[in-house]
Parts: sequence; structure tokens; C-alpha cells
Amino acid sequence: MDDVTAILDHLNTAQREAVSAPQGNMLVLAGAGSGKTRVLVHRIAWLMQAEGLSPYAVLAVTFTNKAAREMRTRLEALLGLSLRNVWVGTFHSIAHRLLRTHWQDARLPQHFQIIDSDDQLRLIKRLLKDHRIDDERFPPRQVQSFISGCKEEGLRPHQVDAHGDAYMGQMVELYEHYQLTCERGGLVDFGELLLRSLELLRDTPALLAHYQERFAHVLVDEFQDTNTLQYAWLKLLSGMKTPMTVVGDDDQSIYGWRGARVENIRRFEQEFRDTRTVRLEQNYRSTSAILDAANALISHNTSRMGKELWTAGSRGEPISVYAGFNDLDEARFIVDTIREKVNEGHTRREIAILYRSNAQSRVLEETLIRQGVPYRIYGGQRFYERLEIKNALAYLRLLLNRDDDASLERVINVPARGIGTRTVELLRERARHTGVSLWQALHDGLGDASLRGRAGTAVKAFADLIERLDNDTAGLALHEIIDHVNEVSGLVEHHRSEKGEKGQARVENLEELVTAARAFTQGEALDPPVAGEGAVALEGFLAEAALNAGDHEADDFEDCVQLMTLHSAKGLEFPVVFIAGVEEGLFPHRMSIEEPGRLEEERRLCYVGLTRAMRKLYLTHAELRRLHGKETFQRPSRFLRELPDEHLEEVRLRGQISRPVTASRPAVGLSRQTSVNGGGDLPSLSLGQRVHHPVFGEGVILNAEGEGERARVQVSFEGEGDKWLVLGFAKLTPL
DNA sequence: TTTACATTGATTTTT
DNA sequence: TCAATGTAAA
Repeated sequence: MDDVTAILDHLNTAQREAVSAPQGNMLVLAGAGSGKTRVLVHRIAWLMQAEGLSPYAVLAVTFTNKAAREMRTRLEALLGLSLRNVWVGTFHSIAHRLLRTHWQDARLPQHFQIIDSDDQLRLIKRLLKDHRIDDERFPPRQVQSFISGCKEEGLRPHQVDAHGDAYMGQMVELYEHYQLTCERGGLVDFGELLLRSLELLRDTPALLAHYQERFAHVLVDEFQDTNTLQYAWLKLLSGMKTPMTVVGDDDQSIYGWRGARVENIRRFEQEFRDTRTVRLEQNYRSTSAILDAANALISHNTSRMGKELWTAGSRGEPISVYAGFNDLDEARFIVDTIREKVNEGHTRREIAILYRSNAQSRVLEETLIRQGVPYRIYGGQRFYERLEIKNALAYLRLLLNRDDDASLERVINVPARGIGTRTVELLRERARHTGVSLWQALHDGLGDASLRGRAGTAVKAFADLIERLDNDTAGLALHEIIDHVNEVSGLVEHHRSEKGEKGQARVENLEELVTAARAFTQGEALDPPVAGEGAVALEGFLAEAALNAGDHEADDFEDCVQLMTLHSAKGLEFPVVFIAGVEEGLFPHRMSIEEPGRLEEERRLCYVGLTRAMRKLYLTHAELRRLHGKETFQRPSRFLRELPDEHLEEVRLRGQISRPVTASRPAVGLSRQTSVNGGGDLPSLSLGQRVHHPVFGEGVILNAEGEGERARVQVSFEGEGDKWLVLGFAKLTPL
């Protein structure tokens, strides 16, 4: 402890204040790129070294595994030691840990399983079928979000007031049934992890006292994303006595639609006495042009905590705004610009294309492919969410818990073994009548011979298979168990015989699962509540798979342009950023335009997008866009108008094209000429239209200029690239 | 049990 | 437009 002040080196004043503040409640309003994680990590180091807290006494909570991992890694690097005792984890992983440790007090079966939202949805669909409830009136997704919503508000079925409304009443009833099904199967969903652990602490005073005693300081990351339940959980755990450091940014709250409550920031200031508030406003990421634009945009929101980003760096290049004729033209501009950037020496991974909704990626991808630019989409399906992996996991779960109906149903006929819907229906019926699990019903059916014949044999074979797998794997190491299950269950063979490359990839994924298991036992796991052998390790592995479904990032050996939604870009930064589709109805999205609150969230999303850019930012929009198969006229987003003129620059097409540009204000010019009528007997063409040329073959019209005989169009031909053709000469046939 | 065809509906997504 | 469903037919 010779020199604790070293922890404060290279920090700015505000950061230093936050890091070294005396223990007490503190709210750190950390702007984008202001060194938030740095402060959090240094704060923990400070608490340990200057305040003398034991690593054991610190609890740090994040939202994502990635953030937790980063915090731990950086902390270890800073302190130069391994910190196995510090509790750094996501809300869910910490709740899970509590429940595993105190399963009896939590009134859970020892081997309870965690289900992800996919499992949850399946379970709900099943429930609706079983209860003959019209899934038109009660769409499974809606039921799911109702149930999750209740849990996030900390409400059990009996606490939900339907106000005598029949529809709500039905929802509540479904919630109740759902809960019962979970209890019977020993299943715990994400919301349940939190709610159950809150109840555990609340109802077991000795335990609560123990943890309140133990934790001397609680730190929370991304506080603006906490929901009601998480807030209550923190409040309970701290007992309003344990000092807390919470870090967040109200301007970056973009998950309100998922239950996050920005108000929690204000609430914290009010409810937790003597809260010191520190603002981190110096930005180390972007140019001042970008920051000015972001500040200007976000100032259109009301009831902010107040914060303005600044930088000691230079103004940098202006923000480029490009108005494309249509989505193809927009994509072409983006890809052309990327190619220029790469020629100038940028690597592709330094460049990101952000968009509001996933559907926008298609046109971009096609253009990237056509021009041979490698790209990667961030946020696709993750490892543990893949079908073949979920199937394998379902077998594994059955080994631990035969009463897991969801898993049983998932694999009872995968690979196909002659147990059709009819038989499963029968089993379900029986299970429901006698109030037992499917596994039990299956045995009862075999016992009293109501399951006979072909179906009976098949079911018997399945039951035997599960028992055999269980016996055969007793005493094996985790990865051996999984390998064995993959083979003997027939899953590997099942996928091997699948046609196409798909099957091959799936077999490889199953192999990858074995590798992941091996890594897990060797201690690479982020948060193993229990390490051990065989069944114990399996339990840990399954929990890990549910809580940490794998990374979005793929192998980055190839240098790729990054494509992602604005939501998934949060927390990341790139030297060059394109935001595509900056149009009314798309961004802000039409579903969010009416309500002021939701519109403000869209604006915050835009703010998040702008602040991802380090050096150069492009905003693009199209005047005509294919949406749901229809060509739609689009107007530039209001957000463009909210940016300061002095930092904007309209991009003009490489001098080739002169076309009317409306008014002095760039980027908000409305409809331009979007179709070319050749006049006379020339064909009538429009942008984006497919045409045929006798020499070049088929292509798409990207661009146009001029009139009459001299009119020219730019056509993108497959394999031939883009060409300008004079309508009077070229024999173009519309397709 | 698989395959073909119609119907539908369509933000954002960690855990 | 297109992907994900559900139904009908083989």
C-alpha cells in the first residue's frame, strides 16, 4: 500500500473525484467515451487499496457477461493479481449463485435448471395448446412479455390486479399455470432468477444480514438499464446502508421497451441519502464535430440529468450526409466509400455500418458481396442458441432431471424414432390429468399398458435410451459425457445425414460443444458456482450455457467491415461509422413516433449511434426504399434537422451528376427526380428497376440524369460492374 | 413423416 | 420482400 495514489495517475479531475471519493453513495453520470469502465475499475482498486476493503467485500454488478469479463480482466491487470474472491458478475449470474448456494431456503429443487427465453416461449406455446386457449387472442409472445413484465415488476400472479378485466384475468391465469409448470419441472427463467433471489433475501433475514454484512461496497454498471426488480434487489441487498457506486448515462438509455427504467437514476439520487453526483463529460473518443452534433441532438430531449460532452481534441472532419435515390443507391454509396477508405489505408474492421432494424442489412450485404468487401454481421444466432446445440443440451438436462418436460418434448422424437404428435399428445393429456411430469406419465403409460404397439415400443426405446445414457456416463468427465450423449443419442448421425453443408456445420458444432465442455472444466468458465466432476460439472455447464449463450463476435482473423443494429453497437467504438436509413418512419421508427417518451428513446439511440464514431461519421438516407416489398417514399429523419449545420456536409456524387438540390439546407431536400422517362418510344424506367441489356445481361438501375435522348442511367450489371448508358443508344428492356 | 403451398405479418435484445 | 408459420397432400 506504499503508493495508493498511483491508482489516480492518468485520470482527469472528474474521474479522480469519482475514484477516490470517500465511501458513501455515489452516482457517476458517465457520458459516452468518458472512461466509464476505467473509473469503475479504478474505484474498486481504490476501495481495496486505500480504504482497505477485502476483495471478498466487494460486489460489482453488470448487465452483460462481456462487461463483467472486461471489468475483472482490467482489475486484475491494474492490481497485478488474480481476484477470485471479488464478486464481479451480471445480475443474473449473481442471483443464480445465490440460488444455487441457498437452494433450500429458496425452496428450489437442488438441480433446478435455467431456461432461456426461447425455452420459455416454447413452454408458453405448449401451455396455450394444453389449455385450448386461442393463440390469436393470446399470442405466445405477448403472453411471454406479460409474464416477464410481471416478474420484472416483482409481481407474482396473485399480486397482479386484473381490474376485473377478463382478458387480463386470462393472462394472469396463464402466468399462474406457467409458474406451476416451471415449479413442477424445476425450471427457472431469467426473470425468476432475480425475483426468486430477491424473495430469498427478503424472507430469510439471517441470510440477508449475512450478505449485507459481507458486502462493504456495491458497484453497479449501466445503471440506466436497471428495471424495477433489479432496483429493488439492489436496495434490499444494500439495506440502504452499504455504500453504493452506480454508474450510468441517462442519455444512453435505449432499453426502456424491455423494462429498463431510466428514472431509477433519479430515484437513486433521491432515495439513497447523501448521494454524491459526479459527471464525466470529457470524451476521449470522438472529434469535437461529432460531439457537438451529439450534444445538439440530445438537447432536444426533456428531463435529462444534464451533461455535455467535450474533448480536448480537434474538430476533425465534418459529418457527411448522403441522400440516395433509393436503398440500392445508398448501399452503393456506403460500399464505394468503404472501398476508398480501405484504399487510403483503413482496415475494414475499423469501419462499421449501423442501422435501426435488421431488415436493412440485406441490401447492404448484397452490395458488399457484389463488390467483394468482406463483412461480418454482429448479432446473429449465438452458439448455445443453435438448434443442434439446444437438442444436445436437452438430452443433458434430462440426465440431471427427468421431469424437465420442455427438454423431454424437445428431443423425444429427435432424431425421429417414431413418436409422432399423436403419441406426445396422449402423454401430455395423461400428464395433465394426473398432474405429473411427462416422464412420469410415460412410465405410467408403459406400466398400465395404455401405451402399446408401435408407439409403446418407440416410447420404451426412448426411456431406455435416457436411462442407458445416464448409466453409461456415470463417472465420466464432462466432455466425455457430452461426447457419449451426442453419439449414442443418434444426434450426430441425425445431422450427418442432413443434406447440404448445414448438416456438416451442425456436426461440427456438436463437436465444438465437447471442446467447450473441456474448456469449462479446465476453469475457463466465467462464473462457475460449482466446479467438480460428472453431474456436478454438468450442472454448472448447463447453467453457463443458459446464462452466457456465447459471444456475438466471431473469429476476427479476417479483416471485416462490421454490420450491426444501433442497439448492439452500444458500448463499442469505430474510427469510421456509417449510419444508414436515417429516415422518418425508419429512424425514428414508425412504431415509436407517436409517443413522446418513445421518440426520446429513439433520439437517445441516435445519440448512441453518433457517439460510436471516433473520427469520421456518415449519415445516409434514401428517398425511395423497398419496405415490406413496397416502394415507399421516405423523408429524411427529423434527427438530421436537429444536427448543427456547421458540422454537416452534403456529399455530392463525384461530379458526374447535376440534379436539383433543394434549398440551402442540405440533407433535408425533399423528393428529387426519381424516375427517368425517356420520352418518345424510349422505355420508361425507374430507379431500382431491373433491366436487360443485349451485351451486359441483367442489371439494376442505380442512378439517372438528364432528359430525353441524352438521358443516361447508371446500371449495375451482375459480373460487369456499374456502367453509365445513354438511353438513346443502349437497348435496355425493362424486366 | 416429409414436402409443397398458402397465409401472415414485419423494431430494437442481455440474461 | 421474405421468412416463419400452418395446413394439405403425398
